[in-house]
Amino acid sequence: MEHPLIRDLRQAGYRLTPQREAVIAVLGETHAHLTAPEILRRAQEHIPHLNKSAVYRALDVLTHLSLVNPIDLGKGEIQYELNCLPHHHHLVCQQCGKITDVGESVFGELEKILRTQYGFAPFLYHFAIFGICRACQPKVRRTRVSLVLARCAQIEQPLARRATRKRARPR
Amino acid sequence: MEHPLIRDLRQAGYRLTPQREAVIAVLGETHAHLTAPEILRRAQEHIPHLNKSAVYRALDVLTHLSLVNPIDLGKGEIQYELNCLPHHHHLVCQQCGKITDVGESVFGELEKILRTQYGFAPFLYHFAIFGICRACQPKVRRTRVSLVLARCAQIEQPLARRATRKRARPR
DNA sequence: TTCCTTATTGCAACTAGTTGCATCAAGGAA
DNA sequence: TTCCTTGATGCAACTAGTTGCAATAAGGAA
Repeated sequence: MEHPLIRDLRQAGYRLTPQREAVIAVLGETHAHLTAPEILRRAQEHIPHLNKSAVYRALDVLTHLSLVNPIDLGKGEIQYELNCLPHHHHLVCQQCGKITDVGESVFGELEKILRTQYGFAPFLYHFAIFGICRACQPKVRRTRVSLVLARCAQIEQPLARRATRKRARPR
Repeated sequence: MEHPLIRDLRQAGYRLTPQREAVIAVLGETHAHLTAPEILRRAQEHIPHLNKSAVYRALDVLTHLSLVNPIDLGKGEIQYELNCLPHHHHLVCQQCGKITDVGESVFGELEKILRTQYGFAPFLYHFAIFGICRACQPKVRRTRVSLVLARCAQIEQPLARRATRKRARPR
């Protein structure tokens, strides 16, 4: 009996290559989220001269088929995992970096609104929400968050002129 | 009177340099979302030999101060904009690429849950949600979305073994 | 099993983004 | 105004990710 993930790949008209199998195997061997370079490194233990293009292209295909989830935790890198239940989400504190896992229920209302008002079927498998955690809120409140809303109304016009003046200065 | 955005920069202990002003000016001159290379290109019209490191570092600082929003629309690139009201969000169809703007109200319930249950203050300024739009749902339903949930329970163990067998094959 | 079509790979050359370090200059103090 | 501290820049070398193209091989047909 063929593995369902590979069956889906074929059903969608893609070929099963050793390179793709290696990528799937690496993701299937762990519960961790792996970056593309890490997947490449591990897959090269299976296929020593595996090229990075093949890995990136395999991840593209698998992501498009929703067989793999790309996860962006705001560290400037994408992590990948097999698309398994139960889905969970991350609250990423931009002050201290702490990551809190939350279940999928928090998105219940949002999903309902998107489906009914916009006819949009969201993929809410694995989501990162950035913000400030409870512990950091006291420190942060004075320095920046409170300023954000107050600032917004005034931004655009005066700024370009200031910069123009400055850059004329000799260096 | 100093521009509020520059005042915030100084208040947070950062220096105002011509390079940072150029980045802010470029973002202030447009309502479009710009990528880092595009910001670099435009800022070089102000400061010809501006180095890309300075631009990336300026965007980092401004993002950390919540003066600038990084926006990831799933195209493999980050776009930047000044953090202005009104905030809006994007529904990105992973089938046809269509992007639909939605107001901030759709996040009302989510924000309430995160604040009350987790004490987490989310930055929901500019958010991309991936999924399938109304028009694409009929085509997609047969091929993949319906498979995802059914597949998840069965994934891990059998796969590594299959790949191991395959890779032993001579090339 | 062999052949054939064409999807996929490897490669090379590219763009995007990061980092350590020596040099420079912002801006506060005197 | 001049000096000084130290944060910011430029540079170079690096890692990450993309793309076009020729060569290869998956897998269906005969």
